[in-house]
Amino acid sequence: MDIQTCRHSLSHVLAAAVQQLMPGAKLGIGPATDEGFYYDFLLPEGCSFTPETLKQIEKAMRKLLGGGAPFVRKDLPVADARRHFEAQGETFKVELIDDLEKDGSREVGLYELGAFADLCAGPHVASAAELRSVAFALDRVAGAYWRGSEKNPMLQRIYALAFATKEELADYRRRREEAMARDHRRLGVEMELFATSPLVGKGLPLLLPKGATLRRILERFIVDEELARGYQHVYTPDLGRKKMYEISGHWDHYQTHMYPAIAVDGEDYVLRPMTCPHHFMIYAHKPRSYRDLPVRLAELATQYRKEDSGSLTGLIRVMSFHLSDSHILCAPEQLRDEFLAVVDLVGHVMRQLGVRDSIGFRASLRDENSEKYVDNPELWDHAEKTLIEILDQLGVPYETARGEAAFYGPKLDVQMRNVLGKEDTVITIQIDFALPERFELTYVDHRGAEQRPVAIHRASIGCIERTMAFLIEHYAGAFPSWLAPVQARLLTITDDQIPFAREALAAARKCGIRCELDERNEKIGRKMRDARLQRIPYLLVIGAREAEQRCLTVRNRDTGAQQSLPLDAFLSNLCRETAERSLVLSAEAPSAAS
RNA sequence: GCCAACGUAGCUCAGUCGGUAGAGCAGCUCACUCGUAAUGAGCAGGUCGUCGGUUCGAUUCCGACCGUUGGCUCCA
Repeated sequence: MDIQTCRHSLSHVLAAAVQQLMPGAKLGIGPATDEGFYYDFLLPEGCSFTPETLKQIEKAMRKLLGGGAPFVRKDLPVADARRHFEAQGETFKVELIDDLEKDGSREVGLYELGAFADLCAGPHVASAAELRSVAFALDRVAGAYWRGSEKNPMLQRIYALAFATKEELADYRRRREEAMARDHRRLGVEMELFATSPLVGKGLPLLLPKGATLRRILERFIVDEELARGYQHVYTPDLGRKKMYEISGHWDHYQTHMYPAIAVDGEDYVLRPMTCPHHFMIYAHKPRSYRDLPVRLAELATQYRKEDSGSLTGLIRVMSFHLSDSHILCAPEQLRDEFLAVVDLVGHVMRQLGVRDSIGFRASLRDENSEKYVDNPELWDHAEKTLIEILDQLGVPYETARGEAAFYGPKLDVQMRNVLGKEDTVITIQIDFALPERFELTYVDHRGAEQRPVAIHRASIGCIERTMAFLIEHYAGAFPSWLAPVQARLLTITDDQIPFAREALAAARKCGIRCELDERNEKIGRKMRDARLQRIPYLLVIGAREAEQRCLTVRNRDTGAQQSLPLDAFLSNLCRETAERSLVLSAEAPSAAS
């Protein structure tokens, strides 16, 4: 039997069991998911699902399966079905029936399982007996708004896992365990990359020296890359007058993500949620000629966005972050080439980081029925049409998402999945005809006439914090050497080697290698273990022989290969590997030296 | 923000059906000077997240708050 059908049928069994144990629990909906199923309930006052009740519910479910009652389909006229569910007090089901009727249904499907009946289109297995072989387990409880809207009551959702075989279930659980082991929050603590403090506040992570190193590597990389591509880097303040954000439209359309205004000498200032107005003011500080365009202003900008506290997670969702931001102001006829150049930059960055194959594209358009967007339908149509044309020209596969646009324009989002399968945007490229108009930005064309530039808002390496989180998870902490906060660690066998080891450390640091020395009075096995837990790319063992010959025994983290190399040879190998941003470790190989 | 669970030493966790707590690792000291995933011994470390309430007595029960986690909503 098809596993999705089994999962869905099991959700009915779950609902039946819950109503047995908790009379008065109202039913929401209970679909199958990719790894099992869930069912939503509104519990009677004072009731909640605890680990113990989940156990009882699971037991009751197995009993129902043992009973082997058939799933019986009945098609009822809408009025009869409504009467049935009204009598049961199932107000959510009544609401669903009302909607079905509105959509033109005259009859609705009902599935009975013993005394339990649920509104359902089906299909289902023939009887509960068929589900006995399915490996399932109630997994966790979660809150979920009825029909996904925060205006509706919050229901209790039980998520369950269900697979055709025990082996598949065990395999899924094992994979989830492994995923949790590479969760950036866990590795962030183990590898001393970042920390949080309740006193500093939630969503405000502290980058420890090693996390700061990773951030500095990414920042230096991206700034150099952008400068090479014709960007001009600027610095602008984190604060700006509220009035500026009223003109931009942020105050009207984005205020839920902005912190309250700060009154200073009778003037309101806000912490910026975005950098665009500041950059536009740089553009506007002098008259611009068509000869100046495109103007590509870039900044590693600190931004502040107020978030629902429940959504803050590690480095992925924070309250203050640093975006590799840029605003490109160009003539309309330059838009396509500029956009393509940004996509090229993003592709380059993703390849250099080694994550090109882990990303997906999403065209985020406006939702015409929503009021969160600036009101100018012609501009929107033009901008969205342009975006789609460019994407089709690019020939990359992409999804389309309505209602995901920025308030001022459509965007191309680069999506990345985190280790637990959750998708987030790492990079976004947006087309904006609206804000240049609001700020009355102009340039003079070759005939001397004033024209309106178009803006591209874009990130290149994304928000540094979030990108770091994805990199940590992608590599499970085992970074390529150019990204590793610590590239090599010297390990001495006995105290006798400390002088040479210190010399080697100084030499490594002098040529820019991020190197540490473990000169503790510990056995080499212990030093190895500690270094490997830190996922350091190269372990450099120095014993009596090495000190004597001024060489290192180099161990490659990824291959386990071991080589004795003269100190200078290894340092130059690693310097070159770093400069090349190699994704493969090979600095221990003598052939690499030339 | 909403729903739920959780919060005991730096970390991972045990424990107290109400009489103020223990282990491993990490840290410090000493010994060992050792060749590829944990050397041994000793010492120190906690107003049991915070603040209130109930109680003769609260880490334990209740409430509020803070924080963490999983969802929902929202988003870089």
